[in-house]
Amino acid sequence: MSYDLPKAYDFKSTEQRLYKWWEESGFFQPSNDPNKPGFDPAKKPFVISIPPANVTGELHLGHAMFVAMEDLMIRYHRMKGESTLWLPGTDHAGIATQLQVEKALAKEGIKRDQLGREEFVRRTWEWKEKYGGIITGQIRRLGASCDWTRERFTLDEGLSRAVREAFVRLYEKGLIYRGTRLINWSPGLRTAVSDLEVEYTQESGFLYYFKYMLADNPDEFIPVATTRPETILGDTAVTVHPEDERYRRFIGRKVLVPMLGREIPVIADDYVDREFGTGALKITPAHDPNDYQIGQRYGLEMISILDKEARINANGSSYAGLDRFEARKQLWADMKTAGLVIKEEPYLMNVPRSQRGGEIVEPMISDQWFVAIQPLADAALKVVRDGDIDIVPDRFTKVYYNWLENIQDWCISRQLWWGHRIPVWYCDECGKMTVVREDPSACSHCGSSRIRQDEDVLDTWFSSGLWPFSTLGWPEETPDYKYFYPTSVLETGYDILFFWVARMIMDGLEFTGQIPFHTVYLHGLIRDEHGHKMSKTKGNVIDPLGVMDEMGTDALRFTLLVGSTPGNDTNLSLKKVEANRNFANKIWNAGRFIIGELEKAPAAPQGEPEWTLPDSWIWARLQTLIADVDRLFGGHQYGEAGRQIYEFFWGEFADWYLEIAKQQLAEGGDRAFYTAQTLVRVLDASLRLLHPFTPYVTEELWGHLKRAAQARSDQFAPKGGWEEALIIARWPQAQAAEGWEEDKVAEFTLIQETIRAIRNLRAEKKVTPGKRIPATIVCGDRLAAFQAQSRTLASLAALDASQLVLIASLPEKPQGQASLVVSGIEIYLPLAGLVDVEGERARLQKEFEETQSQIERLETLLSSSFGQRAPAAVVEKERQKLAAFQETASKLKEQLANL
RNA sequence: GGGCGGUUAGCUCAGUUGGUUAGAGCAUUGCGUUGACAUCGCAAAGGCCGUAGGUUCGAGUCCUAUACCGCCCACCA
Repeated sequence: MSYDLPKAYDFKSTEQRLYKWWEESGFFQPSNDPNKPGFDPAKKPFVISIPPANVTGELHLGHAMFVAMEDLMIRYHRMKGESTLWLPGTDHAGIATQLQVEKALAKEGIKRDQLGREEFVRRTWEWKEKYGGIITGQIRRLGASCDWTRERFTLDEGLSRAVREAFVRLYEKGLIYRGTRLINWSPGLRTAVSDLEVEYTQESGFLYYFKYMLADNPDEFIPVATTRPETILGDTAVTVHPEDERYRRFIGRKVLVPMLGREIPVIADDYVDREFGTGALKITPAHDPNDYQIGQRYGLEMISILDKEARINANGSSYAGLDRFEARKQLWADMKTAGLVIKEEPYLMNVPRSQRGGEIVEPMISDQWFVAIQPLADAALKVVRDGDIDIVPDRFTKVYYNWLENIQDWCISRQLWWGHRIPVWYCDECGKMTVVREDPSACSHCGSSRIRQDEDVLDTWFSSGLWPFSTLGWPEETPDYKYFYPTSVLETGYDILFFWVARMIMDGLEFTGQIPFHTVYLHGLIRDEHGHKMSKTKGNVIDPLGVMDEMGTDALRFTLLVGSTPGNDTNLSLKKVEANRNFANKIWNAGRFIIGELEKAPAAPQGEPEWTLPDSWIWARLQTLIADVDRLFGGHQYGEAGRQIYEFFWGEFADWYLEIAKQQLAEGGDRAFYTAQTLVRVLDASLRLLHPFTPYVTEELWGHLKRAAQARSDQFAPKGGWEEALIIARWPQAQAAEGWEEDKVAEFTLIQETIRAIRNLRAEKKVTPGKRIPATIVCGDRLAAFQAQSRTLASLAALDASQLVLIASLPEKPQGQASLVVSGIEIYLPLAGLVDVEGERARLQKEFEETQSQIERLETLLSSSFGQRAPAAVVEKERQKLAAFQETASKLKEQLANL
């Protein structure tokens, strides 16, 4: 059987086929499954819970990033032989999904209120069934080796039970309470949102100055400034600084609310900044967080002036019914007429906007459910402080502390329809609340059946916080929960450290008594190639699906993985993806060549193998690489590991060893066999190392390699034989050093330098490429190594092998030839037409001067205190360099004299 | 206001226990194609490692200050 592999790697015909095969073969499922016979509880598993994607979402680069990163970790641990579980799933994403469905309904001219709650929820489920599979299909395309048999959805029956359990437990502990508080209200969505869901944007507005007339004297007023004049309608005090001479006389008196004529007190508080505005502050406790605090302190009345859609309510008297911005205009105009306006000036202010809808959020007094977060936060702080959870990169630890140390109670109720309904029932009979795990039929206090459930649903993140254990069966002690929990690594973008990660840690500790994972790995955000945030309006969005269509999944994955460092944003450009598509193709073609040679290689010889210098070199380099990759993976430096593998594969294996192997194969016999064997072994190991980065091309090629090798003989099999698939193949292990490695690498490096120097000179002298030229190489005590490699030398430097002279010393230097010195090795090349003696002299002179300056630098260095103070080994290294430069310099001098 | 990150080749970025000639990809320049690969090869050019101090025998790497860019948290009406 002979392989006729296509000339270029064809990812289109590969990816889907391999994914299907992997999945159907059960490779994505843990090798040690607690639900299957032969389960060994002593084996430690490696587990990642996927960050659940929005069920109606579309794949973007953020998904591509976390899938690539997590799949890398999962595949690595799987290949290391660990029982590995990557649990996938989706999030119902309350607000986002409801918005999408409402938008779709709006196209049909339907409003959600017309449908009613039940029908709306039914339609949303329909929507979920229809579109919910899209995102998971797209995640599959990225090669995600998730165990789809364990896929979960946050509104699943099981997860809903976990949510109930969590809510009731917190309630019973007194950590969930219902309260009337100032919260952020999103008028368009008609729901409360948490502090985290509000974003502040700097926008230009006005600072409005006006008069607060004294109630007891129509000629006196306090000047006040505000950015939101409409809130005047809800003012219940004016505050001045107690030591402000300007306003001292007003303290304790009453002022009149403009247009409404309500009398409100003037109070003193040192919260007021005398420098800002007029130094007098109006207080609207019902519509401003700071005013709320002051209001609480002084027991001020709270007057809400807005309804749920941010229209002025009855408290706004004649302004009732007006939209908040309309009211602002109207009221200001009326105040102007009434002579209460002083001035308005342009002002740059921070406007709170809803993260989802983008509309301006209003602080409002409202009845909501809260989690008393302090006890949970304290526990979550402790585990990170104690080092039980490691945050990578480390600097986010501080961010995490800072947030938890200043955390406010979490508003968990949302006035939406799509989500987990709050498990609280109110009794119309006795007025008490029933909070239970199972839907009750009667009030738990008076037994009345006249009960109704709370209308609100829970914040989406309430269920997300339970994700690492709710997905494993909690609150049941299922086999999965017992074996896979706590999970290992939580990998996600740093932008949801607070939203999600912190809450999982709090919830994990609270509900399971354990940390939910021991490591948090945070990746950065993906930006465009100039570091700008991708957005539809800017038109700089890169669609990962398009990129995969064009260049293949491996290219995209490798780019994301290698182009990033933990916690830092990554600028992605298609140029980079293209370069990595080329890399995939490079892998393919190197493999294609090796497979072809493997088929032609002679039979395995008897006796001890004989390795050439290049064989030894590439093998030693491979061992170093394997050790380095393991070290880097251990330190979560996946990008650097990928770069090193890339560099090894392309820069050393393909560029050098493969070229040399062609020579060695041409020699035939044992040499050809051992060369083929080396090629196969290094390729096999490289494919294993690369597999977590570029799973498709490596699996495909490895399959071909395996079949071709099996068709030949077992001599080409890796130690331990060929596994069923690369995805479950053993991770390479570095061989212990045997002592020869350093010398062989140094020897080979010298040959490489010699070849480069000759190539360089040829290019400079414009020798016809490929034209064989004679050469004399004087290599002194290193003669043996050069003799052994003469064919390699001749071939790679395009020398005429029959006229190549290798000699330990030369009594008389050749005349009129181009000459080189490399680490003390002299090279003479009788280049035809080399008449330009002056040019040659100039070149050698320049070379000599450069060498001389290196000598001077090193001499100065060694005679400085470096010579005495630096470690002996470091000094010795520099001494050797100096000796080499001196040798080179003296030989260059001879050559100059010879010209 | 508090905190964090970045500043290295024309562009985009690596460079993790400080070791003395700073790397890659892309772009540029020159040469090259019947035999793994033009999604390629060979070579060239390109860098006071933001600035100023300090520690050290030695600093892109550690410390301090500073400038510019970006981000997060807080949210002075």
